[in-house]
Amino acid sequence: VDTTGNGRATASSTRIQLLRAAAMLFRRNGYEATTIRMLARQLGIQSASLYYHIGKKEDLLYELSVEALREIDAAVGEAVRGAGTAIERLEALIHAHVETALAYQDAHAVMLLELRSLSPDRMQEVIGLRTRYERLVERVVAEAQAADALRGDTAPRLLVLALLNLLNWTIFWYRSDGALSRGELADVLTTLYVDGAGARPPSG
Amino acid sequence: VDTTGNGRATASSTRIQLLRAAAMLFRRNGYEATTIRMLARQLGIQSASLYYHIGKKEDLLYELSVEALREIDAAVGEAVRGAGTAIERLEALIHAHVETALAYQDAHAVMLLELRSLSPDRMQEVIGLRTRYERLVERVVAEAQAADALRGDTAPRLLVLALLNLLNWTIFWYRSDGALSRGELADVLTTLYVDGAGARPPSG
DNA sequence: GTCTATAAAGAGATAGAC
DNA sequence: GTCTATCTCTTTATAGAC
Repeated sequence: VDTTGNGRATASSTRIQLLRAAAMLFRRNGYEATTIRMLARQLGIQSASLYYHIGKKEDLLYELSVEALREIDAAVGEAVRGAGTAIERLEALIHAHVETALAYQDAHAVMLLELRSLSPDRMQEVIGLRTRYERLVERVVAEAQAADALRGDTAPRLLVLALLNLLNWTIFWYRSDGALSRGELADVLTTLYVDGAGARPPSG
Repeated sequence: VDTTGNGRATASSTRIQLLRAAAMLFRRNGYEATTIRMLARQLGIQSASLYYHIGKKEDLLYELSVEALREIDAAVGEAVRGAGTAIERLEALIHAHVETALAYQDAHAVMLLELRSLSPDRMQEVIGLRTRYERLVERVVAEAQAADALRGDTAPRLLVLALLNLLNWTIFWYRSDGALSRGELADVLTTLYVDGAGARPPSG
């Protein structure tokens, strides 16, 4: 962050560019295979110039991951608070999760996949943020189960794991330039999670 | 492979050890962050000695990935051929997929996550094997849909993507020393995929 | 089949000028 | 805020002895 004339802390433009470039390159090549020189080239500057903006390469991975988790936690938390019944809260969660994770797909993919390249301290911190987010998911699932909106014959932990399976793997294949919008995908995943892929037996 | 006295090609013991160690280390640290020296240390030899067994580091990633895909394709193909109705074939697919992917979890995780570190030619070949496997999944899903066992209001492509989401993300969190056996997990995922997580409305 | 020794290249990061 | 120049370390891989 940078202090501007108005006294409020703001992220400098180069730093924002840098985080965006890092997200893209870390996702495309992996964190380890992305060099400082690639990052500099992406910004059109020399590699040494990067070190005016960051302390070390790992800082980018760390800040990226923290920001991605703060984003999804805030977006999903807000969506859930705004919804009425237990099942509506679950649907709001799925929508907000899909929308946020795919709107910032590079950062979310990197956060989920490159965590192991962080220093032990920072890794623990990021894991903590992830755990915090997963507890939010757990609460919504447990409440839906308590309200008889989700099946009672399956452990809540398993319902959560299956939901996160369904949501998280999407970052591997979703293309924002494809035919499916994020909202449409969220609809499909919601239906399949709640009602299943099986044909409904005729109710007559 | 190595030629023994009986004239048949067999994999040498060191090579098998090497592939196992590579799967574990590549999964734990990532391919790029795993050094030849770590691999050698794991086998109790010097790093230069590894080059008697392999041409280069990337060979290990390549062979690991091809073997993992051959395994799951064979196991799932056989399971599907042995099952009767369309829905039973789908259930057999899920079981065989979960059992195989988690029995050789390191190799499967590495194959799915470290693909980008392969040379372009080899990457294309591995992608080809993955596509081949996914087509098998697509056939089973499409047949179940045609037999009215899976819902007709959702594009088969989406039913496949959701199924692979549900199955593949499991490699991130499954622990073989945990309370849940592979078979039990497969049962849960089958039920949740077909019937959904929603509570069944009372049929009375 | 494994060793010691080392070549060759590339990595992250710093110093100091402008 | 960016540059040129460079240090230092680690990496993959090879050569040749045993």
